[in-house]
Parts: sequence; C-alpha cells; structure tokens
Amino acid sequence: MSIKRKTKSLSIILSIFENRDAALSVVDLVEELKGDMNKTTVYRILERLENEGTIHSFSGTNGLKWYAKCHQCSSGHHNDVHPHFECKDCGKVECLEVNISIPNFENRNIYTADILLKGQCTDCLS
Amino acid sequence: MSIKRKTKSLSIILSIFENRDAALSVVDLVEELKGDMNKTTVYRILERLENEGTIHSFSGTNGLKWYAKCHQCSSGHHNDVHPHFECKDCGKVECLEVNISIPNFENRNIYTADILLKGQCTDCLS
DNA sequence: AATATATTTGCAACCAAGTTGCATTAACGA
DNA sequence: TCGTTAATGCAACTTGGTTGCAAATATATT
Ligand SMILES: [Mn+2]
Ligand SMILES: [Mn+2]
Ligand SMILES: [Zn+2]
Ligand SMILES: [Zn+2]
Repeated sequence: MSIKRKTKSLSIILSIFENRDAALSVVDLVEELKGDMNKTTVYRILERLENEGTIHSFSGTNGLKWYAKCHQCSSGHHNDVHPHFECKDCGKVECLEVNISIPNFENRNIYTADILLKGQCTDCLS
Repeated sequence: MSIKRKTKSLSIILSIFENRDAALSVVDLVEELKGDMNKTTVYRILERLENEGTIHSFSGTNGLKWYAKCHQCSSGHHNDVHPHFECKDCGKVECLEVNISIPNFENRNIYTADILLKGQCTDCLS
C-alpha cells in the first residue's frame, strides 16, 4: 500500500532524513520522536517510506535495524546496494558509496550481499 | 572463564557441531535440544565454546544468531573471518571459505567485515 | 567411599526490539 | 462541512536473548 496522505508524523520523519546523511537506528528514532508520535507509528512510516524507495534499511550490530535515505530509488527498484560502515568508537553508521566485488560461485547463485564494515570513522581517527 | 568440566550438555552440543558442516541457528539448536537441556544452558555453552575458539558466531537475516565450527582457531585468535551464505529457498546457512577483498579507505580504518551473501545453494539451484 | 568445593544447570522472571488488533482521530475529496 | 478511509495511539503480545539464584553435579581431597 502506498502513502496516500501527508500527515504531520510523515513529514517529521521525512525531514529528519532529508537533513541527515548518516544512517539512523530505529531505536534512536523512536527515542527522538517520543512525545511527537507513537513507536508503532514510527515503524509503520519507516516501512512505507522504504517501500516507496525513499529510505532503505539494513542490519547493524546485534541485528538492530537502521535506515538511511536512498539516492536514486523508486518503489520498483532499489539502487542502494552498498556496504555500510559502523564506527566502533562513536557508533555512527554510514552508507559507503563504493563497490565491493563478490566473486562468482560455480555452485551457487548470489542475489544480494549485506556487508557491514566496522572500524574507526574520520572523526574518531584522531 | 574457560571450560573446566566435561558435562553431558557440553558433549551433546560439541558432537552436534563435529558432525555438521553447515551453520546452526541458536533458535534451531534450542528447539532441537528441548528435552535435553534448558535454553539458558545452550546459550551459555555456545558462548563458552566461542571464547574457546571451537565455534564462531555471526548474524543471519533479521539479526538471528548463528554458529558454525571453527577450523584453526584458539581462544586467543579467531581465523574464521569469511563471508556467510544463506540460501533463500531452503534456509541453509554455510561458511564460505573465500576471501572478499575490502578496499582501503583514506579516511577510515576498517577492522572487520561482516558479509552475508544470500541466494540459492547447490541443492536448490535445480 | 564419603566429603568438600566450585562449576554447571534449571527455572522463572526479566528485557528489548519489533508486531498486531482494534478503537479513535484526522486527511482530504466531494 | 461532511463522509469516507487512511493514519494513529495504545495496550497487549511475540520473540530472541539475558540474569539471579537455588539446586544439582563434577571433580579434588581425605
Ligand atoms: Mn545505505
Ligand atoms: Mn563461518
Ligand atoms: Zn566515529
Ligand atoms: Zn538451499
């Protein structure tokens, strides 16, 4: 089901992603929006925005769910296939716009590659 | 804390991994061992075997925890750094003994790369 | 073999992330 | 402004995983 109505909650979440490059964990987002909207609403809006091709999700450490804005995606096609990076010092999570080549396997078909890199980000390199 | 005593529960879990190449999700293992031991015991033994370097863990889809046996690891050093593969048809999860090269980044230090490949396994290629 | 001691286990309660059902509220086209 | 229908809040639930503590068990000592 696509989004039909422009509600207050929707535009709040939308503007958060518009003004932000780094990814955002759902847990943090729910916390940040406490008072503005219910956590169920947060989950539902994120799900719809992902279907729409506005944001994409991936798993961080411990399987926590993260979202980041998409670049050239639509509801039909998601282009945001790239590794994600998690800084072990400050906890920041970012999309890396690089291509990591996955070898071909004789006896398997690979459809997707979820890659989570961990290390120190620019700010934390010191 | 290292394992001090060879108990029944420990050897059950140990033999399961010895006789198995594919990875095993904790959820499935707990289910399989229902009747033999408590789930808390399963979690604790897995944790100890991982510290010991006998098995290693990683996250599958939805952040579910999986374990597979190690090859040349010890409590000090884990060599099992490799991608994991999850078959979207039969659900089987395997360790892939290949090296996927991660590029160097100017402004970041990468320490680890968690890679989860998804596709069709040999059996499911048909 | 009996005892002492320390580790392991079971159990029940808990926690955190995420989901669901349903009644209420709010967008928005007519 | 009204009626329809989508969006929301809320409480209850589910699932994977953790914790505290008392009871059980493995092993060392006598
Ligand atoms: Mn991304
Ligand atoms: Mn492995
Ligand atoms: Zn950082
Ligand atoms: Zn398969």
